[in-house]
Amino acid sequence: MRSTRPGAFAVPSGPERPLATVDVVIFTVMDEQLKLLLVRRPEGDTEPYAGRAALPGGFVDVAQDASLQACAMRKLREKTGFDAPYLEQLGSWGSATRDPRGWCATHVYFALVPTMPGVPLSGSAASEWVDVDSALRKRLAFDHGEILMAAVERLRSKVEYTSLPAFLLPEPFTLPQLQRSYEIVLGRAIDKSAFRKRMLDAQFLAEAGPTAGDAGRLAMGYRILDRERAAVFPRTFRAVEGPSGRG
Amino acid sequence: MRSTRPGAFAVPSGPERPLATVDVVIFTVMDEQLKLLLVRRPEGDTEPYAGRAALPGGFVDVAQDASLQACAMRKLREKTGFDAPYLEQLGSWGSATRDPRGWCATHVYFALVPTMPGVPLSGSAASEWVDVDSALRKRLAFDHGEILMAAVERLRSKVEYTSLPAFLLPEPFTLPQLQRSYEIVLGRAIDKSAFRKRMLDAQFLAEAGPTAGDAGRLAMGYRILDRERAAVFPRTFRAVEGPSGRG
DNA sequence: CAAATAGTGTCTTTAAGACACTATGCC
DNA sequence: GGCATAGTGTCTTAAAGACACTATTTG
Repeated sequence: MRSTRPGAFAVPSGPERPLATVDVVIFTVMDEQLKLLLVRRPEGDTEPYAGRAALPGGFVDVAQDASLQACAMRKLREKTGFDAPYLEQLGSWGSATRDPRGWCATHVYFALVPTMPGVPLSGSAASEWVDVDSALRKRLAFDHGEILMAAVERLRSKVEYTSLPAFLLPEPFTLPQLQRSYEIVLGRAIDKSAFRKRMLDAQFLAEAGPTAGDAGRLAMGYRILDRERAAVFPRTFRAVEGPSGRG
Repeated sequence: MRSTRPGAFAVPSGPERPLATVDVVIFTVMDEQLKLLLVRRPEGDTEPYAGRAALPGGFVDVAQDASLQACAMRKLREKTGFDAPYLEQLGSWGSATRDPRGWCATHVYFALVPTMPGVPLSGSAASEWVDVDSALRKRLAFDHGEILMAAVERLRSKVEYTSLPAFLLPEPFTLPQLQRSYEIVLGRAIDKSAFRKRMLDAQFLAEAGPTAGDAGRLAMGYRILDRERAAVFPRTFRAVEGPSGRG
């Protein structure tokens, strides 16, 4: 399995190395919906899944990328122009069959970015925001459907006990806006009183002066104290009866 | 960055591909301590970190391993002889500098296995069970120290709200033994009454008849209902005052 | 029967859910 | 002022913590 060059460490020779890619699942909240970024695979005979919708990503470039995280950041910047997202690793998927180009392992990250209304994507026209439910119904390239399911599951489950939805909003945001962000991701309504107690008790927000909401009374604006990590709550939310927050 | 052979997909040529490895953090409870398996790096001029302690692992073998998970299973079987562990992916670490052999990405899994008293390791003599705290103090090969920290952190944090410690015990086990397993991993005592309520309410155990504990009254034995996934509890444990469960 | 451990019951505490109430800004 | 939304207060509920109590096995 290994070929040794004189004076070097023993390593697998070129063709015995799996291909390595990085894919990024980029979530945002837009038009009262949880959305994610999909790209179109390039056309051409030398491209697998040509023209199919896929997660943004590509080969690790050993000359350009210092690390997997740096590679994910590069792809995020290329697609969205964003430079300070919440970024965490989701996991890796690798097998002999998931890519027709050969044994391939992909390192998947998931990112949460705010979107200002009216600010378009900076990257190519081949990428677009798609709401999560229709993305899940699409036939995506490679095993990106399976990866997307895992990403959505991870997001929804972490939202139950962390401050992740705050990273989907432009700052400063109000508590009602933050609650709406939770409800959009979870697809259900949350009690206002319990929600506010929990957010304020968790000490992860800094006041940023009165801010206009969508209508009615002014609300206190907030910023995230530590953008590097999400706050973790001591207990999960539970479903409430009543009107659904989905849609 | 890509080289095209006639009639094939465009892929990075051999030397431009990062190396791919899989490492496994294998935990067990033994002698009232949380332990993990460490191996010694082979000796020789062509081996990086020769003779240093490291996590068990190695290169993905594209001819032999159908997937990353299969590769992790193979390494686990080679080292411990175990074939039905709890196995989950921890994440991947990849950069230009973490391996002197070149740009390298490792896919890390963590496994929980029971150990019967007196049953030795099936693999090479170069592997041994080391208690977690001394392993964390060792200077390990590559970035395995950092990876180990992440694994221990993940284990301790998931133990707060899942049934993971059950996978560290040989079946059938009693509730007092299970509680001890929790206390060993967490390093603190848990109230017996609350513990029993929580375990029994979670519906992940099947009764398996009276079983002898270490002394005193017989206790009910239990088996894990679903060995594929851990149960998730609705709330985390909190520290109790009193004697520490560590050591 | 004593020692040791298994298992139960009861009261308290914590944080969330339900829901009604007050407060403030814009038209 | 009226409407819409922001924010608060109070009572209830779920699940865990404290801790004392009973039960069953072995020596």
